[in-house]
Amino acid sequence: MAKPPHPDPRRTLTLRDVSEASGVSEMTVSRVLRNRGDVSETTRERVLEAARRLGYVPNKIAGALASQRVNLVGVIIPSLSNMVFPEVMTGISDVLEDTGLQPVVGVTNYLPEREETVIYEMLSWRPSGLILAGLEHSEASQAMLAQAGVPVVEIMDIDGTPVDSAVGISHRRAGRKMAEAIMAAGYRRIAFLGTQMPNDHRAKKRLAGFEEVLAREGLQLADREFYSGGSALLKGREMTAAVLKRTPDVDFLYYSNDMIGAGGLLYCLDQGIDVPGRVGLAGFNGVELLDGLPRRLATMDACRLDIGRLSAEIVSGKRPNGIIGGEIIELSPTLQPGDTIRSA
Amino acid sequence: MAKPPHPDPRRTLTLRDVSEASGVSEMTVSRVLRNRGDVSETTRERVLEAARRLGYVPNKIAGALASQRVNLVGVIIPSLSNMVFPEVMTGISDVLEDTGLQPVVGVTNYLPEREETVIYEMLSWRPSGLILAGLEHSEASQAMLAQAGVPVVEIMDIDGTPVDSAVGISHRRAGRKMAEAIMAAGYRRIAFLGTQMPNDHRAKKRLAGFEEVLAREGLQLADREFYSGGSALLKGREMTAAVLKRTPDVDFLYYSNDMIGAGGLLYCLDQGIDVPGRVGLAGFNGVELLDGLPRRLATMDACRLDIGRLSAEIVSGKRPNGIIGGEIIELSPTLQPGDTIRSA
DNA sequence: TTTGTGGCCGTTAGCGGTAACATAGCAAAA
DNA sequence: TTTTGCTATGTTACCGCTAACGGCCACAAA
Repeated sequence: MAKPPHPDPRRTLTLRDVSEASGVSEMTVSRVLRNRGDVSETTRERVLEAARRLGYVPNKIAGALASQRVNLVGVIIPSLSNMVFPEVMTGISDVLEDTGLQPVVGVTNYLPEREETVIYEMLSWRPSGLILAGLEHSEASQAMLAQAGVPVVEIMDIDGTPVDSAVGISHRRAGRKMAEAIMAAGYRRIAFLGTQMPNDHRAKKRLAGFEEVLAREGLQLADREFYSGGSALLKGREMTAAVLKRTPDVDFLYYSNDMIGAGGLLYCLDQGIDVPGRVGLAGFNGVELLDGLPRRLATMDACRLDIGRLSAEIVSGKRPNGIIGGEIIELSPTLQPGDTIRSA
Repeated sequence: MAKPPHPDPRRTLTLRDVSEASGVSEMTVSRVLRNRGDVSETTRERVLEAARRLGYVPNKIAGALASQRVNLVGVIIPSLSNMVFPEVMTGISDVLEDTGLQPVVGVTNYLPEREETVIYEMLSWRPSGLILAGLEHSEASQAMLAQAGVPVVEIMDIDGTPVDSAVGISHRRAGRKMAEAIMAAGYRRIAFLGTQMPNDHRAKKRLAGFEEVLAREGLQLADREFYSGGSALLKGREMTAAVLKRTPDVDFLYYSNDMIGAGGLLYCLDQGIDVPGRVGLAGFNGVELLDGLPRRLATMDACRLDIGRLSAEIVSGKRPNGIIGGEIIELSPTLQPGDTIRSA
């Protein structure tokens, strides 16, 4: 542990230190450091030099308190390991980059109580906006969001009533769309494989939409299988094996996400099962992982990048039209038929 | 947009509001809300009730400024989409959970300048600690870290000199270890496939260690191939195809990460290439994805969970021994031979 | 009665910045 | 010369909360 290379080892620096070192008032230093107000070129130089020399780092806590402005946007998502949220984050960061706003993420692990505390924590930092996944929140959460006094954007899903704004797709409709494609291709004995989903409302909605269409044709799911935890790819294999064993006459496997779908696909190929002849397969999400698989899994793109971008535009007040809040943007997921649905 | 369900729609609430609503001083409210100091049970109840009723959310900005304590830990990583950092984050969160500390992540995209500004931003919030990936930082970054006055833990890598503490593995040694296993299995015409790595120092170190061992045996890499961007799985396929075509006599493919390794594995299996007889394969990281592949790719676990945990223990002052700083913890990655290295 | 003693609660003085306003200095306009 | 109008800088009053300390009261011990 080398000792700090600068003078005054202990106490952390304040504006006053810079002000004394450069012979001007704290206010002038503040102005220089924020590029605000008029400062002569010579004093500006002098102040910057002093700040650099001392290694001064402004205290945003104090700044935020004084100015009543916090350049933070809270982003609350269920999980990071999901592969879906990193892309949303990318969209958000892209847009926020040149607004001076900074995303701060919180993770809920799909737990409503956890979400509640994360929202509380976030709001206690008085961010300039909040982006959070899903439309389903505890009553207390809803109340906090409504009170927040800043833009709140609920993302991913639009089947429901947002507190303020919403950007997403209709998962119900996505489920329907996929079912229609599958039916059109002539499959009839269809199984669903997905996560145990007490709190994955979006997966639930997709399944509901999916079953709706089946019902219209007088059909119902031939089988269903759920999992939780573990390697999704492996689970996909195992579940697929289980379903094919239990219900040998299924001719289609609809997965609630691409990862388990990919596992199922690998399993079928391993087993020499004719895909999409003997069984068809489809997933959901459009993860780029699929590009590397031996065959392209049918899937549906969830518009994650756009969702990120648009939500960031809303919280940062960048929406072209001057809408202030309460905007609801529905994106349309596109079906990517891949090679695992036979052409009708 | 429903109107807020609570009174006083505009102005955001302060301690004063709660204090007036409950007929005690702001200080007492503060004490109740923080569970600090003595307050009678009856006033405690009364205050809590008022706070709940009003929907009061404390202002941590003000609290932090007044108390000079910020319950935030900055975590600075190169990328989220990596599959490796989510697991580190999990380890960190696990430990921080019951310390009152909260992680705040910043992403650098492997750009040193970006890292510099992220560090600056982080420090301007005066966090109680900083965890950041890697030992290589710009000079300005190093200076800021040294000045920070809070615990700084550099993670993932220990081949170098940390500013303060470090937790990680020796990537150089990991590369050596893998090379030794490969040599021991009798492979001799070895190719390396990895990311273009101007700033991935760890991959670079692994490769250096790897080549060191080859050199000891009078060997050198038979071929090498680099990529950047795109679907790692797909790139793995493409690169593998390219290498096998260009250098048909290679008998081993060493990948810089598991994702491209998995792509390579899938490609070889597709092509009916005998693995591990004709060519052996190995990756790095131990991602759980591998569990679902048709064959288990040889890899080396990077101890990500432990790295996360230990770094969090250090910043939170939870290390069992009372070491204050400057601790360096080297973890030992374990080789997982899988099914893609023939047994010697 | 006096003197602790401890529980409960209020007062005061900041924390480190910034908004808003005041002011000094000086050149151009009257 | 005086007035006006800038520009560059300083002053003051907070922002919302908490540390530190002080006061008051009831009750026990001396």
